[in-house]
Amino acid sequence: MTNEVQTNTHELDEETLFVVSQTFKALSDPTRIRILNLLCCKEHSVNDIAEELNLGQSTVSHQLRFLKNLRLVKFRREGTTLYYSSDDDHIMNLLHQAIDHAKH
Amino acid sequence: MTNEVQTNTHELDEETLFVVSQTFKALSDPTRIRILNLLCCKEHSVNDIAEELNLGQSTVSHQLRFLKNLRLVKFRREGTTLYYSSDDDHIMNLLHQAIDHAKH
DNA sequence: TGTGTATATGAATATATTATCATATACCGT
DNA sequence: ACGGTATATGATAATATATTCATATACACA
Repeated sequence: MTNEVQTNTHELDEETLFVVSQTFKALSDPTRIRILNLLCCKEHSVNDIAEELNLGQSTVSHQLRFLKNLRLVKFRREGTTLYYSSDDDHIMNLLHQAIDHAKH
Repeated sequence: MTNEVQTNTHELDEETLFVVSQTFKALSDPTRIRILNLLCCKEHSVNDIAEELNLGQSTVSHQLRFLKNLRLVKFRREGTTLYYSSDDDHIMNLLHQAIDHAKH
């Protein structure tokens, strides 16, 4: 309560606002939702993901980078293959809540 | 299991995918997050929101329309003034989970 | 070292989103 | 009906986003 600029006590600080919006942005794209939904239970290689979801390899790689930057997924290497899996149970939980909610 | 085109049983159907992505899109913008966070506890008029959050009247009105289309907010009229309030406890709950999560 | 396979990256394009400005509409009191 | 206030709307411009294509990198194995 010392250096506050805001009038409104209930206001969110800049950083929280940024993190929250970024997190939801990650979940706001159909392609990313499909990828996360696939990775939720089981790890998959990049090519696996592309084939299972009918997406280009490049598209998948770009989106995985996005998700990795937000630490929503992680990967392990095995030879030339990278196996991706989900890495944030809490956000994965939010996603599934929303999916259940959407299915009425 | 009758008319399925998909190979992958775990895949989400088009409509669910659309609803979920739209819902998260609503929560992916800092301005909308601030508005929803403000409306969570108490109803506010459009001008109230604009003043409290330091936003243009037009900006607030546009975003409220967006949120209203998704039924995340509702309003009641009193003379020329419209009082908006949140209208989806479940999604509001998701938002606050994410906010708590973001604050570590 | 050279070839093949898996993945990442950069550029370009198409599309979507956001805020702003100007203006329209809706309601109220006189 | 008129003036004033609250809100909505439409057009525009700036920015962000997603996909695609071409190419680069990384690793394995002969």
